[in-house]
Order: sequence, then C-alpha cells, then structure tokens
Amino acid sequence: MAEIPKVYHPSEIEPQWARKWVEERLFQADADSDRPMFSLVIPPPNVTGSLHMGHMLEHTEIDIIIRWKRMLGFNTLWLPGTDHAGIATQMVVERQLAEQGLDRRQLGREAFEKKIWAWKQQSGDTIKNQMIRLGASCDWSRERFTLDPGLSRAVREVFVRLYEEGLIYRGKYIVNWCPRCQTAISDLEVVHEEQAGHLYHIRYPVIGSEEGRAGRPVPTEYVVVATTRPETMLGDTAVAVNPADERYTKFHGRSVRLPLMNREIPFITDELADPAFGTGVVKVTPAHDANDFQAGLRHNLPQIDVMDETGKMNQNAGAYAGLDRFEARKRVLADLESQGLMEKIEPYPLALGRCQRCKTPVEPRLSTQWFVKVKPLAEAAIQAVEAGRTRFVPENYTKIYFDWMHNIHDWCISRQLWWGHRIPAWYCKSCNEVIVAREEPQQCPKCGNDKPVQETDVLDTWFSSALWPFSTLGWPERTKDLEVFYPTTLMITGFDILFFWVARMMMMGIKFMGPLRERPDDAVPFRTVYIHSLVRDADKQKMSKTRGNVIDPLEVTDKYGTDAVRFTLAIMAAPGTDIALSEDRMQSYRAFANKIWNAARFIAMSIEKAGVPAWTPPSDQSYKPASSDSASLPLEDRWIFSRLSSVAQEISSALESFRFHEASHVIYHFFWHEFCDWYLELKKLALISDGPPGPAREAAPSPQVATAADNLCRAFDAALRLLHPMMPFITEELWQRLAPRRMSIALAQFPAQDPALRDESAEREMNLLQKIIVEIRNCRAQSGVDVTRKIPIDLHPREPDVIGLCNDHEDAIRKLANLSKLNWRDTSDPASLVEEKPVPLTPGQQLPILEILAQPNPVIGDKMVRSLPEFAIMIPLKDVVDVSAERARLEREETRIKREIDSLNAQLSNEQFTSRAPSSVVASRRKKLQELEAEHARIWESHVKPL
RNA sequence: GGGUCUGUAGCUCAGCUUGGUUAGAGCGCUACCUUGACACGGUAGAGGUCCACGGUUCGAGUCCGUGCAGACCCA
Repeated sequence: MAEIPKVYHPSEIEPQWARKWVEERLFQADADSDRPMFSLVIPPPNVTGSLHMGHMLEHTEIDIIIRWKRMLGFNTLWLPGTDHAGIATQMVVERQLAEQGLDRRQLGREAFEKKIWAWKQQSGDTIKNQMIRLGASCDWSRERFTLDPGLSRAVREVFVRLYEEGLIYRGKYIVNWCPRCQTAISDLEVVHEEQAGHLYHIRYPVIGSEEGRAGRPVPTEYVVVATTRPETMLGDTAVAVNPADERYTKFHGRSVRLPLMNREIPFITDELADPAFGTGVVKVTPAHDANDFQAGLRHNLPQIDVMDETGKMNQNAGAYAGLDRFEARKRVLADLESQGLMEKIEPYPLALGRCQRCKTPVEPRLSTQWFVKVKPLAEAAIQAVEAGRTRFVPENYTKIYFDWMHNIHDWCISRQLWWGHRIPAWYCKSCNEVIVAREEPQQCPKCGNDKPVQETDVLDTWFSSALWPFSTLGWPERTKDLEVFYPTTLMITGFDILFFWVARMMMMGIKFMGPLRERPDDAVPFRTVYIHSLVRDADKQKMSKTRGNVIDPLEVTDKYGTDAVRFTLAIMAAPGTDIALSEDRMQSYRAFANKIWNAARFIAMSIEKAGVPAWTPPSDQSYKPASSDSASLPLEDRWIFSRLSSVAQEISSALESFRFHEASHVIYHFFWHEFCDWYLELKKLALISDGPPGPAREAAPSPQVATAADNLCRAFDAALRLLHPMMPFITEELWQRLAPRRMSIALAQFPAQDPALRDESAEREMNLLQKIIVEIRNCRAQSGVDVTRKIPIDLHPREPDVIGLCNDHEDAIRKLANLSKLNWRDTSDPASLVEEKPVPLTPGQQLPILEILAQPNPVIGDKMVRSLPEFAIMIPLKDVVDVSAERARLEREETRIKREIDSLNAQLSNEQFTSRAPSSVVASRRKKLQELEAEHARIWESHVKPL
C-alpha cells in the first residue's frame, strides 16, 4: 500500500470514484444473464429542482439494498429517472417568468413548453449529477423520463384501452378547482386543514307565509339554513329537509324566496339534509358542492354557476358579479345583516381544503373533465395484496392501503395545464363527435369532416407515474427487459405517496401486465413495498424552506463526506420512526470513516515495517484465514474470522428485513470495538517487535509474521466488503489500496455466513482474555493507579483456561493492561486451583461487609484483591493510591448482589413459581442463585487492608 | 367523526412479534492519558420508578384495557 495520509479527506476520493463507477458502467443490468434477478425502479424525483434529504435517505436505502444484492451475485437493476411533475414544474417556470414580468399566456403554449423543456434539461442534469455524487449505483443506460416518447406511447395506449373498456369517461361533474392554478385537481391533491371558521345561520322567507291579511305586513315565516360558505347561496336552487323530519312537514311542496337574489326556489325533501345538523334545513347549491350536485340530479334542479375559473363571481351572481369570492362573502354577510336575515353566527371549526401545490383554498366547481372509474381496478389491487403477491413493510401500511382502496372514488385525470401528456382525444367541430385514438385522426370517423381538434387538457402526472414500473421497461413493446425485470422485486418509497402512486401502480400494473403473464403472481408491479421514514430536523420539525431548517445533501456531503452522511441516515433509519437528523451525528460517523482510514493506515505501516511484501488476495474471493489448520492459528485470527462470519449473518438478516439501523450498528460496532480495539491491538504484538520506532526490517519476515500479515489483510478485506453497501467510497478506496485489483469492491462477493469459521471456543477464550485485561484496567483505574505507570500484578486463576491464556498471551495482557510483570500460578493441575467456598445466606441475613473490609487480611497481606468467578487480581498496595474507591465499589456490589439473592430466594420459595414456571426457567434461577452466592462469597475474600 | 403510530438514560433511538440474565447502543457528560494507526483518538466511569393507572400471569418494559401527552393519515 502506498503512503496514506493521517486524516481522511473524503472529498479527495469520492468524486473520482463516483465518476469512475459511471464511466465503467459497473451497474449496468444484463437482460441476458442467467443469474437470479433483483430489480427496482426509482421513485422518479420531480424535475422541479434538486434533491433534498428525503431523496438522499431514499436513495441511500435503495443503494444499500442494491449493492448488497449485487455483491450476493444477483443480476441487479436499479432503474433511474425523473418525473415531469405537471403542476409543480409548470409553477417553477411560471415563477421564473413572473420575475421577468411575463405570463405564460403571453408566450403561448408552444413557446412556454419550450421554456419548460429547457428547465427540465437543467434540473434533470442537476439531479443526475447529485445521484452520481451520492454514489447511487443505478443503471444510467436505462434512465427514463415520464415524457420520453416510449413512456408517452404507453400513456396513450393505456388511455385508449381504458376508454374503450368504459373505464375512462368524460363528463360534467363537481371537481376540486384551484382558482390560482386554474385547473382541476384530484381529491388527493387537496390538503385539508382544520381551522376556525363560522357557521352562518341565514333566514330564507317561506313563500306564502307573507300572504296574511291583505294589505298588512305580517311577521314573515322563515326557515333557517346553516352554511360555512355563504357566498354560494347566490347559486342556490333549492332548500332541503330530511323527509323524516317532522318539524318541516308543513312546508313540503312549498317554496322559499332566496334572499339577495329574490329568486323563488323549491322546498325539497332529501336524505342530504341531516336533522341533527344546524336547524335541519340545508341550502342546495348544485353547481358548488358535490353533495348538492348529486341532490340536484335527483330532483332535477338547475345548476347555477356563480363563479368563474379565477374564483371571481360571475354575471349569475347578480349584484356581486366581478367580486372575488372572499370579498363577495363579506358583502353577502353585510347585506344579510342589514336586511335582518342573519339569525346568528357561530364559531365553527372547519376542514378547509387547499391546493396541495399553492395552498389556495380549493373551490368545488362544476366542469367537464375526464375521469377514471377506479373501482374495478381497485378490486384487483386489493386481491393482489390479500393474496400476498405484494407485501408491505412495515406491515401496518397494508391496512392503510386496504382502507383507502375500499373507499376509493373516481379519479379526475384531466388538468388544465400546458405541461404534461396531452389527452389523446379529439373533437369534431362539425358533429361534436369525441374521438379517442392512439394516433391523431385526420378526419372525423362519424361525419368525415377534416381535422378534428385535440383536447387541450393534459393528464394528471400520476397517470403516467402509475405506469412507471412497466413503461420504463418498454411496455407496450414486449421487450426483453420487461420479460426479465418485471415484476420488480422491491419498491422503496415514502408513505406520503402511498395513495398517489403506490396504489395506482398496483392498479395499472395488474391491469396491463396481467394479460401478459401466465401467473397472477407475476402481474403486480413489485413483490415488496418498503415504506421508509421521514427525515426531520434535530428538533423533529419537518424540513421546509420557510422554516429555514433544510439540510442540503450536497452541502453536508462536502462537509462530512458522502459515506458519513449515508451512514448517518442508515443507522438512524429504524423502520416506522422518523429521523431526527443532526450534523452532530454526521460528525461522529465521519469519525468512524476516519477510524477505518487509520486502521488501513496502521495495516499498511505495520506490514511494511514487518518486511512483508505486498499482499495478494486469495483468488477465490473467500474470506477464510490463510492456514487451513485452525489449530495452528493464533487466537485472534480464529476469533476475528468467527466474528466475521457472525457479523455477515447479522447484517444479512437485518437487511433482509430492511432493518438498516441494525445492519449499520452491527458493522459499526464490529469495525470499531472488535476489529480496531482488540484485533488490531493483538496483531500489533505479532507484527511489531518492542523497541523504538525504526526503519523496516532488513531480513525476510518469519513465516509466523507473514501469516499474521496475510490474515490481517484477509480479515480487513472481508470487513471492508461488509461495510461497502453503507459506505461505498472509503471501502472502494481502501480495498484498492489493500491490493492491486482489476475489479471494483462493488462487484466483490459479500461475505456469507460460514459455519466452518464459527469457532465458539475461540470466542469464549477471547472473551475471557478481554475480561482479564478489562478487569485489570478497571481495578487500576478505580484504585487510582497512575495509568502511565507499569505495575506488577498477581493473577490467581480459578479455571484452567485462564492459565492457558496467561501462558499464550502474557505479552498481550502485559501490554494492554500496562503491566511490568504478570505473575500467575502456572500449573496443569486443575485441582490445585483455588476452590470456591459458597457461603449460603439465610434470607434477610446481613453480611458484615464493612467490618470485614476494615480488617487486614492475614492471607493476602499487602495486596488489594479483586475476586471474580474465573480469576482474582492482586495489586500490590504500595502501588495503590485510593483503596476507598475499591471499597465503595465492593459495598455497592454487595448491596446489589444481596438484593438479587433476596429476590431470587423469594421467587424460588414461592411454590406457585416452582410448580407453574417451566422447569428450565426454575433451573436457571437455581443456577443463578448459586452463582450469586458464590459471587457474594468472593467479596469476603476481597479484603482491603487500610492504609 | 374514523384510523395509524409514538411515549425507555440529558438527546436520538433499539429491545416488545415469541413475557423469564444486572433493560442496551450512539451522541453528549465526568475523570485521567498526547503510548509508535487514529485527540475525528485511548482508558475508565456516572446516568433509567421503561408516560400513568388498572388487569391477565408464578412472573410484565414486553400481552390486554382505560387514561394522559405528542405526531400523522382519512372523512
């Protein structure tokens, strides 16, 4: 390995690797491969600008899964692309025009579309470059855009087929209308917001009631209607009561005079009126309310539209014509008040619907639009999930999906916009025939008249997005890609587009891919949907530009490195919980990257110093140790390869169930607290002889040193591969530095669990060795021994293993516990080991620990003792500064053990427990009690001589 | 109005599916240490009535019910 800098600078290597991976087309899927397939299409980001942290999380999770599957040998496809995002993108460009004082109408449709295409080019490039910079391992040769010719063809095909089947229709209905965007929007694009409003109770005079005695005004009889949108009364064409409401039976068949408009409107009976709401009388405005519209149809009422497309009152609004709807409301209220027709005004909370894009209050508006009849499509989509053909993770989204699908309404798909797929419908100017066709008709098939005119509306963006999993693979052509990669294996996306997108992909995928597949299983667009978390700021607030708490992915990537940001997202991404992202965390995972960097640096330096030539990796990509004879391997090698096998298994099973946080945590802990803290520390002894630093060894290394170096590199190689899906850049860089390679680590084999490497005795011995070292360190620290001071200690073994470890690892113990000398009783006779003398206590009995501790110990004399089940440590008192700390620790220990013993005794003397609990549990409690009693006894032994 | 999720250390969260060790981690905090990979480091340590109440059970952070607090979705 070449010279490695002391501090890791991600920005110096990441962009290069990002570029190289793309140039070398490493992530290209192969439709002809016979390897098992794993495919995923990207949730296409909107071409409205650049990617935010939510995208980065999504892409990080996708990339982790895809890289992992690729390393497992799958033929992987991650298909990238972008969405034209009709309203959103049009708004962005309109805003730019507005800055120049321009309006899209001034430019005209064609010129405006050109402007948007230019923007699309720029934004699309930004997004692609961002993704590349973030290491997204997608197949750029298959990149798609929703307005590509192929995808547009798919849209037309779907539209025509659904129309021919009667699943798309055109009609005049109440739709959600945004007066600012001046387009219809679907139910989903209306966001409801609870806010304080008013319920206005308005008197409508009943006609006939004023005919009292001729010539004399009499008190007028009124009905009172309650409404939250008083301005719509101008379009009222009836008032309704519930037929069962006896309070109003007397008015049946009569009429009322509509105030302000002086129009006579009928009094009707309809279920629409809820006797419990307000006075039980409701106004009926068929042109401005969806329920009233239906009632209007039932009673054949006229539909009087009193507003125009901008939300201003029109000529049907009489004196209010020309006023904005909210101004009109004020005037209507004032006029009602002055005419004494306002009964009362109550505060009333209402769920105001606003346009998802521009937040303008939505107006229910009567207009002619195109709709999809979704019920039949939804039924198949429900069945598919019921049958388990597609499953949701986390599982609770299944219920949410079902609830929505069961209560689904027809979908308004036409938009009065200029950016999108123009609806493939033409109108004959002569005979008004509607022609829906794949290609532009040259003449009207009905009357033969020339040049029918195309519908000016475009389709809802989600209509094309719904086709994404198959339109991107070439449908309606029966391509190889479609054959091989559909259904996709996985969809990773956010819950916010579960209905907008996931549900609709399910419907369209099943509808259009079903006929091409033999098994219904293969019609669904994806086998699994993983719903990821939401990224919030450190205070759990939603990130938004107005709050100013947005973390820009590129900014933090430059600051901490892509790997660190990715790792932060991954380790915080517990399924089902939001991520409170903070830069502190990124800093600590930058430190993690730096740690790995320095591990590599150490490996390089120590190998060089040991005089070992460049490392050659095993040709078979295995991660086994160099020697096949495990008995001849040093403990640390047996241990680390055993651990690698476990860790590989843990990471795989975590990723299998999308527990990114768990997978990340496992590798983090392994790398730092096992590989670096213990394995490297032990390897130092094998590779670096004591003494001052100096030049590299002249002589050839001994076989032991060569093997030590080889295994060190093999273990590091495997660890890098395990980390690669989360931190692709640093692992690639170090893997390449570790040995000259012809391939990328991205294509290397992901270490698999290997039972042959599992070595339980190595793990047990290693744990014991760690315990010996940690207990000595702890004992030193507690009793105030200067950490820099090398002291001698005595070790009193209680198990043969301890003697073995002391024999084999005296150097390690001395070095890692900073000892001048380690004395232990080296004997092969286990019988000579100190026996424990359990001191059973009767319940409630107090151990006079304080008295005991105050006594000098005649046997141990001038040593401070810490006694443990496997061994006892003795430190010469002359080295000890503070005995009281150890004494206090012992007291705490004693209290704790005593408390536990008491509770165990209580449990075990409870006959209910011993008779009802499983015998294994009872046995384990008995064993535990024995151990605790032994431990308690050992505290007796740990006398500390007062100074 | 219907529904979902969350409440565990100062902070952010695991653990709950399948009840049974001394309830874990990261960050932060405290003390000490610049020892030959790393101060973006090392060693050691402190820190928790698992939201409340009730129930089931020999046994509840875990299961059930109610309540409180918060987030969200649908109407």
